[in-house]
Amino acid sequence: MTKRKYVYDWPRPAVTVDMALFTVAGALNQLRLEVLLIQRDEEPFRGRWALPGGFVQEHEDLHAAAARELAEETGLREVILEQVGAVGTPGRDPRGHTITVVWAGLVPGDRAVLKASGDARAAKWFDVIALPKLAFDHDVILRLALSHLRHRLAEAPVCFELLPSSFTLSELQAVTEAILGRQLDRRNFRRKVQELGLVEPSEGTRQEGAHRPAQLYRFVPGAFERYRGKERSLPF
Amino acid sequence: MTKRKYVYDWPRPAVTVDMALFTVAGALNQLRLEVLLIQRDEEPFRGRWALPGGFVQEHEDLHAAAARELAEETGLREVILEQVGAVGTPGRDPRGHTITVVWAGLVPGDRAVLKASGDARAAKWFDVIALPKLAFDHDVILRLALSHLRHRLAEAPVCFELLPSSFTLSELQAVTEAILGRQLDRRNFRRKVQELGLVEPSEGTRQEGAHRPAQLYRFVPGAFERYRGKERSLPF
DNA sequence: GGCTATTAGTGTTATTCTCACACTAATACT
DNA sequence: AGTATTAGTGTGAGAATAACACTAATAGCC
Repeated sequence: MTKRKYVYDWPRPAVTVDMALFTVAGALNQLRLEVLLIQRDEEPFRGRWALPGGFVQEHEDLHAAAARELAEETGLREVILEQVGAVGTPGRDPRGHTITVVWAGLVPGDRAVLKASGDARAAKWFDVIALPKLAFDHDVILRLALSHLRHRLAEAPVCFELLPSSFTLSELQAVTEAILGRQLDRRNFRRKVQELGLVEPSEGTRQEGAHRPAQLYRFVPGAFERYRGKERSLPF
Repeated sequence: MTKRKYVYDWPRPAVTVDMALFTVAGALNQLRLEVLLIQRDEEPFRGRWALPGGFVQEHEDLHAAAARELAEETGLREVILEQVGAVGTPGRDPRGHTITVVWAGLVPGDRAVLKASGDARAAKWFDVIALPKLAFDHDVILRLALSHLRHRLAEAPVCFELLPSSFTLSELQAVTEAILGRQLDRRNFRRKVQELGLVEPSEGTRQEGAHRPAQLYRFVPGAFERYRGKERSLPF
C-alpha cells in the first residue's frame, strides 16, 4: 500500500460502477436483445430492478470493481467490459452524491447462469423493449450504454463474446442485427466480414432443420485490433 | 438539498476532474497545437506542470466541477467541455485513491488570458510535442483526451471555439490540420465543409499581406448537431 | 506600370465504398 | 419426386473519397 504523505479528508461524493450487460435470446430469425438486471434487496429502491453495480472500494481499480460487483451480484465472471463514461448528476442517488462509472459488455446466453447474491434478490435478463421501471437513473444509463455499444458494433461486427467459438455467418448476422436493432443485407454483410478478415472458415458445417448445412467460421484472433489499428498512428 | 434517508459512510475513493484544453498558436501556415498546463503550487508534485483539475465537491455536477476548477485555476470561463472518460488506477495519486473524470475542450488563443490562482502557481500553453514532465499520470490522460478530440474532429471540422465569429476557410483548415496533426487537401476540405452546410459566407473579406483577399465565413448555428443527428434514430 | 511573390479560389477524374437486389444449392420431410 | 427452408453467391448504380494544377487578386518592389 502506498504511504500517504498528503492526506485529505472532507465530505466527498461516492463512486460506483454500473454495468449494462447485453445478450441475445430467442430463435435465430427473431433474436431479442436482452439486458441483465438485478432486483435490489436493499434500500433504497428495494424490490426495484436495476443495473448490477456497486461501490468502488478504496484502492480498487475501476475495471476490477466492475468485474467484482458483477461477479458478486450475478455470478458472471470474465466478462469483457468497456467503459462508457461517468455520470454524476446530483440527486441521482438518494443516499447522497454518487458518481457512477458506466460499463457495457456482452455475454453469451449459455453463460447466463445467473446466481443472484449480495445486494441482489434476483438476476434476470429483460428484453430491452419491455423493461420494468428501473431504480435510480438507470434508464438513462442503460440508454447511454446501448448507444455506446451500437456505435462500437457499427464499426465492425465483433460479437465474439456472444457466439460459440465456431459459428455460422447467419448466426453472426442475426446477433449483429439484434444488437443494432435493424436488418442488414445478407450478401453485403457476408462480404464485409470476410473482406475485413475478421473471420475464417473453420472445420465442419452445421445443419439444423431441413435445409442446406452452413459452413462454420471462427473469429481470427486480433483481427479487429489490427483493423482498428489502421487508424493512422498519431505523431504526438 | 436532498434529505438523506440511507446514509453510508466508509472509506471511499475521491473524485477529481481533469481538463485537457487545447488551442492553436503560431503563424497560419505553421500552427502548433498547444495544451493548457498549470504549475502546481501544492504538494504533491509542487512545482510540476499538470492538467488543470481538482476535487469534485459534494452535490456538485461533474460538468460544473470541471468548469469551476478551470475558472479557479486559469480564469477561463464558458469553455465547452466534453467528457472523455474516467481513470482510476490505484496509485495514480499519492494522496490516496483518486478517480478522475477527464474532459477535453478547445479555447481560442485570444481568450487565453490566463490568470493562475487557486492551486496554480502559473498557467501556460505548451506545444504538445514539447511537453515538460507532468504530475500524476497526466501524460496518459492527455493522450487520451487528444485522441478523443481527434476522433471527434475527424467527423467534421467543428472548431467553433477556436476561431472568431468570422473566419476564412484557410484559417478553418489550418486549425483543423493543427489538431489532427496532418495535412488536408484544400479543395476537398473546402468542398466538404460547404456541402455539409457547416459554414456560410458572411459579409466582407479579409486580407493580410500581399495577396488575394479571402472571403469570410461564419458557422451555421446548429448545423453540426443536425448533421450528427442524421445517425438514424434508434428504435429502443 | 509591370513584374513578382503570395495566398484564395475553383473542377475533374479514378477509385473505393455502399447499398439494393434475385437466383441457385443443399438438405429433411412428405 | 416434390416442397419447404436456409445457405450461399455477383453485379451494377450511386455516393463518397482522394489525388491532382491552374487562374485570380492583391501588395510590394522595381
